[in-house]
Amino acid sequence: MWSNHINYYLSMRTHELVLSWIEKQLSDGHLVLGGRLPAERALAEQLEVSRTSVREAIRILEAMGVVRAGVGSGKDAGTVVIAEPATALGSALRLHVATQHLPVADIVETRVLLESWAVSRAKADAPELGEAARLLDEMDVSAAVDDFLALDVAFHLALAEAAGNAVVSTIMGSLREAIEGYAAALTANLPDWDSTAQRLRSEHRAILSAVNDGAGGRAATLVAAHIEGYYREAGLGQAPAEPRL
Amino acid sequence: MWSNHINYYLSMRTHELVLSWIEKQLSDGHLVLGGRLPAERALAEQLEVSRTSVREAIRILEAMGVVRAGVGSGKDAGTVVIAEPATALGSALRLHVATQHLPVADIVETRVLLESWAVSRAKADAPELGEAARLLDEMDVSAAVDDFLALDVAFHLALAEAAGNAVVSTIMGSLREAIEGYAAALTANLPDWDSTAQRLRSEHRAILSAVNDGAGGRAATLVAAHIEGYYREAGLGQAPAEPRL
DNA sequence: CTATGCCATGTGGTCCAACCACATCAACTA
DNA sequence: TAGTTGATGTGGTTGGACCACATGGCATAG
Repeated sequence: MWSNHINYYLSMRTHELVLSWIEKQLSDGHLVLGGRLPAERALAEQLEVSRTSVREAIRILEAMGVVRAGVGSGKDAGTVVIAEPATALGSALRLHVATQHLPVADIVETRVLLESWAVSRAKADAPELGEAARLLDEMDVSAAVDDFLALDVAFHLALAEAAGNAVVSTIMGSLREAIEGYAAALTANLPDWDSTAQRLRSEHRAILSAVNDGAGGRAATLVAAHIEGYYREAGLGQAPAEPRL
Repeated sequence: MWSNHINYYLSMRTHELVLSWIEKQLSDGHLVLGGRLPAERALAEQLEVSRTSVREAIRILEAMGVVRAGVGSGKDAGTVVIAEPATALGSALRLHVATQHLPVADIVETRVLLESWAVSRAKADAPELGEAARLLDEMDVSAAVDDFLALDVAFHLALAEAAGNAVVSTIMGSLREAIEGYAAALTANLPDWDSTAQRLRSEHRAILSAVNDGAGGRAATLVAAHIEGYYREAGLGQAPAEPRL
């Protein structure tokens, strides 16, 4: 087994070997979005490693949001290539928040920074803005807190995507995911949800109007106040975390 | 074996169970930075799962920069808790760059955004600025390109850390890591490295001076021009990727 | 001929029992 | 005392076995 040979001299573990093979297939275009990896057993035989090592590599790729594993036969079966960087970044951030090495306040501050930039950069004719408007209409008639918050997430994400920077919107999504547990808990601290929701609705409208008017600076100011105001009202930093990967 | 029971009804795989257990230990403070996880065999027995599942969970945590696995006995042995979120984010970003779903231009743009904000926020009395100045002195006498670039990375990171936002500096570091391969290749495109290096040195001095003077706005402008100018001069987007996880 | 049910097949998910390489430390020996 | 050697405990790797699941084709009943 020459893999031991390699491991010894290059200090590369077997699953890392598999990992680099797959990454090469990806960057060479032999594996594309929606494509399927060889079956675990086949891949193990092809690379002359154990199925265990193949599986460890796949676990990592799965955690990175690069593949999705599905059992059974047919369409959804096998390990297929996806592209969900936000889940990976979100999990990583949440884990490090759990270890107390990434303060929640810093995450919120970063979110304000990115989102302000995004709305100031958003083009008034971006198609995402139409979607954002539709989401606001839905929020007007949504009574349940959970529904409202879900729509709120989608709205802010659509706003961010209107700036046309995939990295910024991805990071924003993951920041949000990392503090999702906090956000939900924070809501319980609000003295009067109905009035808060009403205020959020009008703030959303004002932000979207500013973007549609091409008033990037005003939109950025409004968005910063919107986010900071919410967390301040809810009492940032008091709530417990809800651990989940 | 009740784990199968859980898996069936909650569609939670065994390694995810291990993962959530460990994450709970982290957020509850039972596992701290530098602490050691139970041995794989012991953890498997304790959680009533197989060692395989424990290992898959550990692989993920390792990829996330939360733990480090070391063989042997004594100090460096066992699986110990670390805090290296930048490596996780960097790997994830690089993987998705490899799949062509995160444009390099967007990464550079994001870096400009974060770094501009960081220097505009940096406090003039931050201890990191002294380190930054020391790095600049070293760069003055560094001839080799590789040494220069390594110092450059450290300088920009020190600058970012002076803003006091762990999330921003972490993301900045990972953005840099994700395009490290590009940056190295880009350097080869430069028409005259020596003159470029000289220009970079003076730009660095100007940036640091602005920060020390408390002129955040000027520092931000300088930093944006500094970064954008470098990538423009080197011809951003032409270089091939260097795939590695 | 049609429709229903069943099972062969292929996928990932899980577990087990070994063995290896490595690093430390204690006991033993020269 | 100094050096060697073996016991111990750690992660790393392997092969084989079995399970749950989803599909698709075949056999059979109608």
